[in-house]
Amino acid sequence: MSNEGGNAVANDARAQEKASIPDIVIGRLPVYLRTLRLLADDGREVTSSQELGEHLGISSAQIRKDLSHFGEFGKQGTGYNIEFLCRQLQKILNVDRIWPVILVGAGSLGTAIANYQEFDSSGFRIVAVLDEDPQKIGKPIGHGLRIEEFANLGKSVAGSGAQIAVMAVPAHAAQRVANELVEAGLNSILCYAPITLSVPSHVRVEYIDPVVHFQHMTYYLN
Amino acid sequence: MSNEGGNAVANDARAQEKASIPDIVIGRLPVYLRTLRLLADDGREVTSSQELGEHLGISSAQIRKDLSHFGEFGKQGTGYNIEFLCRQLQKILNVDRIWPVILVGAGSLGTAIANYQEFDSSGFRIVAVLDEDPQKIGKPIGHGLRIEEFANLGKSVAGSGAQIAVMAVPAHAAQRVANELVEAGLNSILCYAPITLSVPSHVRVEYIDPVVHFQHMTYYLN
DNA sequence: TAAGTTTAGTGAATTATTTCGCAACCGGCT
DNA sequence: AGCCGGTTGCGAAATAATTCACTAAACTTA
Ligand SMILES: NC(=O)c1ccc[n+]([C@@H]2O[C@H](COP(=O)([O-])OP(=O)(O)OC[C@H]3O[C@@H](n4cnc5c(N)ncnc54)[C@H](O)[C@@H]3O)[C@@H](O)[C@H]2O)c1
Ligand SMILES: NC(=O)c1ccc[n+]([C@@H]2O[C@H](COP(=O)([O-])OP(=O)(O)OC[C@H]3O[C@@H](n4cnc5c(N)ncnc54)[C@H](O)[C@@H]3O)[C@@H](O)[C@H]2O)c1
Repeated sequence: MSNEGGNAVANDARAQEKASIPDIVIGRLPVYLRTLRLLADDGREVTSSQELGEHLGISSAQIRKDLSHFGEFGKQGTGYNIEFLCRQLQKILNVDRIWPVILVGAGSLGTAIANYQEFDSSGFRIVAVLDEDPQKIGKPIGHGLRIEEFANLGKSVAGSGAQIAVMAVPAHAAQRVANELVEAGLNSILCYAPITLSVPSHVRVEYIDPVVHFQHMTYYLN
Repeated sequence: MSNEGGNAVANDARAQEKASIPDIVIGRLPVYLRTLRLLADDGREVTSSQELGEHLGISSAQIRKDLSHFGEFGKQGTGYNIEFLCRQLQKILNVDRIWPVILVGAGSLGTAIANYQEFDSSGFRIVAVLDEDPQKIGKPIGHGLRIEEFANLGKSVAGSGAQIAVMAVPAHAAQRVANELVEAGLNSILCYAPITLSVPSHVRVEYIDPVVHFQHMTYYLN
């Protein structure tokens, strides 16, 4: 159908299907969004499922099918308006707002994360950096933050309304820290420690472990 | 699916089916391995698909089915010998050896990566850290390394036999760097830049982008 | 205007992945 | 030895995900 007008009803209806949209589809949307942003930065105004697919190494049909879960965002014969599709994806992913994030662990990796510009420009604002090392408490980190003691967790969560935490603590401390994060009311954890966490089912955990990627790669090598 | 033919000639026959084992299965093996290692560190000697599955939040059937692609590693009524299964998985994943790795980008993240102990203890040895910033060349980084100029890439690859690179460079430089890595003969790239790279089909790229994870999470939040 | 080209959206077909269910087996116990 | 609880490996069934293939629409060109 059309772009800017006329699909509000379709969207609402589809929004209710939220629970039934495959998680694997959701997982691709951020990648689409990232790619669209790059195209927009390049000054491009429209793109097609085919062009996107070539960029990403996936089929155009998959992109169209994925998007079709949420509404009709393109125009036959033309493709997708990039700005419009970005906005729609942001709305779908709930990234049309600022999300406060708590960072735990101010070591080597934690410092890199705290400095990482891209979080802020994607709407993820690190509002507190917590560590348990007394030597580090009070030291400045990131952009205008200071390392706080981990015991401040409750106050930081309450004060910011954060639901999301990033864990950059050693593996041996990770489960304990996760327990406290859950206790403090957080429901989404991005874990850099090479360990699988045990959390209640209302808490979502995602993992980043470069060794897993390496080992996946070496399977195909000799 | 994968198992054509009978299963009489177990291991050798299965090894040849390598190309046909689903990539998604391969992707889980490192996680199994990581978990088994933790159990081993705990002093445990045997485990079962059920226990592993509970740890990882997946079904025991999936674990058994995944492993069955490669051979028979367990014992009915008992389960799996942890040390034995670790060794088998290491062999399958080709991590029963040392893999030299080239790191490109000695910024905030690159420094954290260079310091990261886990790589070495998993058999991934960073043999060179390259950067293009003249100010950084020659500075020590990681354990006994010095930052080298990016132009040294060819020499580093040749000297180490590295096939794997980690990219921790800004997004705007990433495609250019990737081209050079491919040119230099590398065939596996772990990319931290938030961008999808275009590479020849013989090169495997995996991506780590925390923003993608955050955005995946926020879909489920309000 | 009309013909030709491009592309979205989508039901149907295909392919991939996960789960089920059970025979075979192991080890311990009586 | 024979039984029993526990567990694997795996074919078959059930689900899930992707791709195909086609219709309708929108633009382009003459
Ligand atoms: N450095 C990397 O490149 C890298 C890459 C991937 C994953 N990781 C993982 O990320 C985690 C952090 O790595 P790192 O290199 O920054 O380690 P690090 O030792 O430099 O930093 C860990 C920090 O966590 C703090 N900490 C420890 N226990 C804590 C607790 N209970 N509560 C709060 N803070 C606590 C320590 O004081 C320290 O500041 C590790 O699990 C590591 O495996 C690191
Ligand atoms: N810091 C983080 O936590 C984090 C997390 C995830 C992803 N990333 C991504 O990782 C990358 C690096 O992040 P960072 O925070 O370390 O940035 P940074 O700016 O601190 O470091 C980038 C380094 O790359 C070097 N570089 C630039 N162009 C180069 C080239 N052509 N060849 C060789 N070296 C070159 C720079 O000199 C610099 O040392 C970025 O793409 C970033 O988006 C960072």
